[in-house]
Amino acid sequence: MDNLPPMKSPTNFDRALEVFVRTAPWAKTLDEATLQRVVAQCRAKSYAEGTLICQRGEWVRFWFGVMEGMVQLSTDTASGKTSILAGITAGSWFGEGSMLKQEKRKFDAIALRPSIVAQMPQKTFDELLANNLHFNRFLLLQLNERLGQFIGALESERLLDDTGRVARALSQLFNPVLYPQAQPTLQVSQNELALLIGLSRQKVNQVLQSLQTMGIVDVGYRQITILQLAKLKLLANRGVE
DNA sequence: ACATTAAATTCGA
DNA sequence: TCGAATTTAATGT
Repeated sequence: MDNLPPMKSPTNFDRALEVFVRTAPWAKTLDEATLQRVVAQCRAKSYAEGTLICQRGEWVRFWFGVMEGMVQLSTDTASGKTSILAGITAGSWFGEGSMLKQEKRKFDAIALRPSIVAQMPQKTFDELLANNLHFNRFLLLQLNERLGQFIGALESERLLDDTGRVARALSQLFNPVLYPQAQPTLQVSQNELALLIGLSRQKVNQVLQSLQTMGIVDVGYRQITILQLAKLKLLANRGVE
């Protein structure tokens, strides 16, 4: 315990939350009064690496936005293996499925990195849903993109070789709708990527090496930089579409 | 599975 | 508080 990273003063923390909410992609057409109310009702929490943000089976009353860091949505099998279903990077929101259906969470959400996560209460979420057209459009678009990604993952498992599967997983993290703030450098270990894709770490390493030789990515310690996203997407789509 | 290398932590001044 | 020594974690084959 705890030498927490130098705690930001509450004011800075709140300030960051306010900026994050105001610049969120779903907030574009909210009037000032509504914005202020939404900001007041949201909270930001920080999580140490590896800690649980919410657990499968839990009733969750919040919609989550990743302000900093990275979150994995995953399930653990009885035999103790984890499968990462999605990696959520800074700038994107998750958990709308459980909000809309009023159901228990289907997955664990775990901080993959030290993270700061914004929480919007169910009540606020419902109000926006009832009153704001742009908010509805945003959710519809986001759900559609996620559906596309999961179908894509299924396709790639059946139709693509290992290179294609790695390429797909990487380029998915650059989906402009789901990851509006994506940076070219991802802070992800090869092991984490392997869990996300469902390949062995060794295989992922081999593929990354070859992608690096092709000049498509740059591989570093615990990080991957995408140099040619267009080529990556080309590899990700071979055999599909 | 094993060897190498990067990063994090401990320890002694 | 600095840096060398040790341990732990990630990468490469």
